[in-house]
Amino acid sequence: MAILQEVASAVEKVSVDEAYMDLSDQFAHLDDPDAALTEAVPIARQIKARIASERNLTASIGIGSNKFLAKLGSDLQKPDGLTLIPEHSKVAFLRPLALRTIPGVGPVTAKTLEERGLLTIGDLQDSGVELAEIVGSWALRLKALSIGEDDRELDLSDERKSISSETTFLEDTDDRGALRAALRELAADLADTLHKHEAGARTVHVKVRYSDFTTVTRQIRLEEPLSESRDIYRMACFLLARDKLVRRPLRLIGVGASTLIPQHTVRQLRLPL
DNA sequence: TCTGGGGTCCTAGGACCC
DNA sequence: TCTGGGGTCCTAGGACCC
Repeated sequence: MAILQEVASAVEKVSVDEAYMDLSDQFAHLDDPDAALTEAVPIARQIKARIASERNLTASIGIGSNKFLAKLGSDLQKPDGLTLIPEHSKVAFLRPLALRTIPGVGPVTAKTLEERGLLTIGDLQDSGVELAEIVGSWALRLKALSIGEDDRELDLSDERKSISSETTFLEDTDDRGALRAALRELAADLADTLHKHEAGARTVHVKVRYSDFTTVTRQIRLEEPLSESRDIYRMACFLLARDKLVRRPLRLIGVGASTLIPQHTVRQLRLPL
């Protein structure tokens, strides 16, 4: 990420190992979009070389006129790839690709689309099918993606919306002592992250998973934000007890926090008693 | 393909308000 | 007291991503 920051001012960090860079202002003088994309190739090579020499890692880069095409390109030749998707031929380029290659189309959506006879991005381009019935509010955007259009801006904000911590047991358990101990640890972990982000949580949630993999969550919205480990632990216990979630052995237990409120207060210290 | 851990976004229903 | 229309907030679950 540090290397990327040196190359472009606009870097959107998507995850620990993925980011978007907007280089368009460096090529604003070119009126042919494909000329601009081509100019970006040496920069991409340079980034890959620096990551290789300074970090000893490979990286895959996609170059395109928008986030969707760039992401697609980066996925195409995975380890150590560099793929440019030309602007003038993007529609034809996309045609043969499977729908699953579109970020956001997962197993479920792919299956529903397949049942309507849609297998490739080309099928989507040609289709007159009422997409809204399948993908709801995403229909218009999906149709646009199929012809390589995507007007999303880079999201430069780095605000966390939720924080959570969970653990899977070696063996399913309903032992109250063991569960309490696990929960206390998770709550401490959560409080730690909360303090790092200087945030308090107005929503606390618990998550449990049973032997058959069914997963249940319960959450509660508070008037005042919480940030201390003990308070989070207590709320989690309350939720578990209120809805009697531990009547069967658990395979997983977790706690989480959302509706994060900035809190620049100093952590409350405990008196050594 | 299933499983782990950490996230985001969307949907749908219910409570509540004017 | 019941019914209309519009809106917000909260909750639970699901799809998806890395």
